Amino acid sequence: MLTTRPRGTNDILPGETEKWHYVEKVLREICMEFDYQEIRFPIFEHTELFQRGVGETTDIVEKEMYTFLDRGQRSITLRPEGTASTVRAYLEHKLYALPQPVKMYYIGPMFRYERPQAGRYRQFHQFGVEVFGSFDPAIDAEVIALAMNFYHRLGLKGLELRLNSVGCPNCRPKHRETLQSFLEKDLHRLCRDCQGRYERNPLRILDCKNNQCREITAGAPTVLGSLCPECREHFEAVKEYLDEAGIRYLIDDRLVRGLDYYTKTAFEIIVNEIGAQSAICGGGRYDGLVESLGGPPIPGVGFALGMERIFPALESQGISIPLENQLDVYVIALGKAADRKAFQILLNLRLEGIKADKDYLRRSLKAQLKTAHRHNVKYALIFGENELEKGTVILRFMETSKQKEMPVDEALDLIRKQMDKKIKM
RNA sequence: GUGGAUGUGGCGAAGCGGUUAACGCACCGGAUUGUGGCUCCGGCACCCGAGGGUUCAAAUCCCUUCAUCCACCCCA
Repeated sequence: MLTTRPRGTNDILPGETEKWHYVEKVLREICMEFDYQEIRFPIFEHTELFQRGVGETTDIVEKEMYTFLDRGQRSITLRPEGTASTVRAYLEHKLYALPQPVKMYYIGPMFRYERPQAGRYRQFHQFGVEVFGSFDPAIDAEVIALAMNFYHRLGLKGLELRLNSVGCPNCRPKHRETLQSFLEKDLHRLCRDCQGRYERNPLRILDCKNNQCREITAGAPTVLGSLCPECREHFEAVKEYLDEAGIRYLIDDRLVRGLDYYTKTAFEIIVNEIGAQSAICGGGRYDGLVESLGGPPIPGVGFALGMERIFPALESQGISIPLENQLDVYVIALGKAADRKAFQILLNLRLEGIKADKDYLRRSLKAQLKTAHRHNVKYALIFGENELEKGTVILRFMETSKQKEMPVDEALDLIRKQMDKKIKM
């Protein structure tokens, strides 16, 4: 136990963190271009925020939250998603007083108590964006474009954007009723889960994977069919913006997001390479959420995407991430006195921005050269007792196995020049 | 929460009741004096996830437990 990480958590080790950095860099770049600013909110919040914000009937709240009492007997929950916190911060700091819309993004760990599986962990990382204060369908499209743009930049292919509208408090009750009366006669034939959903959230029956349920719901009335004029118009406009932007999508009138707060636009991005978890991004509009958390009636749109699901997708598509952690110089010393000198030179190289390292195990020249080789370094600087006396150093070109003894300054100059050249290329 | 698979050194992987637990990779050291990548040699598991049991004898059989993976549910 002592040396085992908690179930469903992961160590991201050296060699892997570089990949994360790259993906995060791409995300931040895009956000800058799209004019979204980062928000950082707490890892834990008052439990009530998620109960109210995510929805009492959702799986997250019912069975997946990491909830505990702190020493002051307050109920605290590790954040299972980012939207609720973003809304809370927006209200707490009265960001509605700013020019609207307010466009924000976040990136960081989320926590859900679930059985781990391919692409699903108890601590996982999400990047998400939230936009407050605009009803404009164009902002729905912008948010979707941002996500698609990101995946394209990484080089991912075969993405599928699924689009739906789940209506609003005006049209949803009507649809709910027609759906319930459609299902009523077959209620007993539905799977157990769906029988439970019938009252609580009949919309989700449409999303059930059970064969018999699918059969029963085959001709069920769709949400799209009973949208009110306003929702219909909004949906059409979102589609037009996407068409205009050349973003292809698939209408999926069965797409229901698992969280209670969605209205109108709902979307998911799917890629078939990460086991059973094919959704890499999900989001939509939540026009009622801000108000339901005690704020003014301010609309919102956003999405969240799972970082962990990106990497297996990239890998199975043979996309490698460009890494730039290449060491430039390896400094080798033989003997105590030379080692002192080598250490000083090493530090100076680094001050000049040259990536350099040395041996710290007092190993033989042979072993040190081996290490230099392993680092795939271009230059090795070799200091021995002889060179130390003469004030020289051996500059070895690892690729050609050629080397030359010269004054220390001369060798450093040579390396500097080579590095400059590299930067210019 | 349910179901299936798996658990042998850092990694991959043999062994499936009987002396000192193969092998490959990685790692470390060496092959005459201060030199890498190839080759050769050597080193690296008081122990087979943990606990208990059966047996003269278990990594190998049984039970329990834990963990990992995959799937269901649901989601990112």
